[in-house]
Amino acid sequence: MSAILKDLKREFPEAETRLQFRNVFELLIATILSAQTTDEQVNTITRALFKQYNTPQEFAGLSPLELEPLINGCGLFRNKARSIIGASQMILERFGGQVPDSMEELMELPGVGRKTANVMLNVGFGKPGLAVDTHVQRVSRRLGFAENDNPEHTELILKSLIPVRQWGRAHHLFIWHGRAYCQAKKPKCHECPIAKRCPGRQT
DNA sequence: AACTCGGGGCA
DNA sequence: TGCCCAGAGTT
Repeated sequence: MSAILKDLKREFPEAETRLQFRNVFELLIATILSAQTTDEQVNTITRALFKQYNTPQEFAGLSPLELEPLINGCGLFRNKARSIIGASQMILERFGGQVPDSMEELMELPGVGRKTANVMLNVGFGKPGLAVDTHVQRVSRRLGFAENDNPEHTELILKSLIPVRQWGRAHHLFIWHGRAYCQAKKPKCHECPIAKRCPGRQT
């Protein structure tokens, strides 16, 4: 694993989140919006959205019919609108207006599962967190680190193989690698910088 | 474990 | 036209 991370660091020296945000609440909204879509669409929508609303108080007071058109364009807009409003209300009424910074509390927020909670811990609060999304899951599977498609199990395996200080970096390296080379459909194994270390490579 | 939500992008 | 995309909740 350490050799793989070293090679990926050389390939992607600037690997980090592509989501644009100015505070943890904006990161939370952007991360909820990011489900099953691309980061570029999320950035466009988030930028426009936060020109109108900025605080949990403002989002908590919206109705779904008000918010849905504003986030249309990145899919799943009804679910995401309900999640954003519900999470804002819970942040306001239960967590004193502050986004919580523990796994347990984050996962109580509507629309926030284990992946989003880990992103908030790691990217938002600089705490230990390793988010397993579809990229991380697929890359881990092909590299032989994950033997099934249970993201929570993959998270535990990766955490056991990677020093805690590098969890965030490893998460982004796997994502960038998954986008650039290790795509789901037609992976570019012939150009892949770590193909020689990959038992799942295709010839 | 399977199903549903969903518009945009791309082959 | 068909299939996938920085997932989560329900059945």
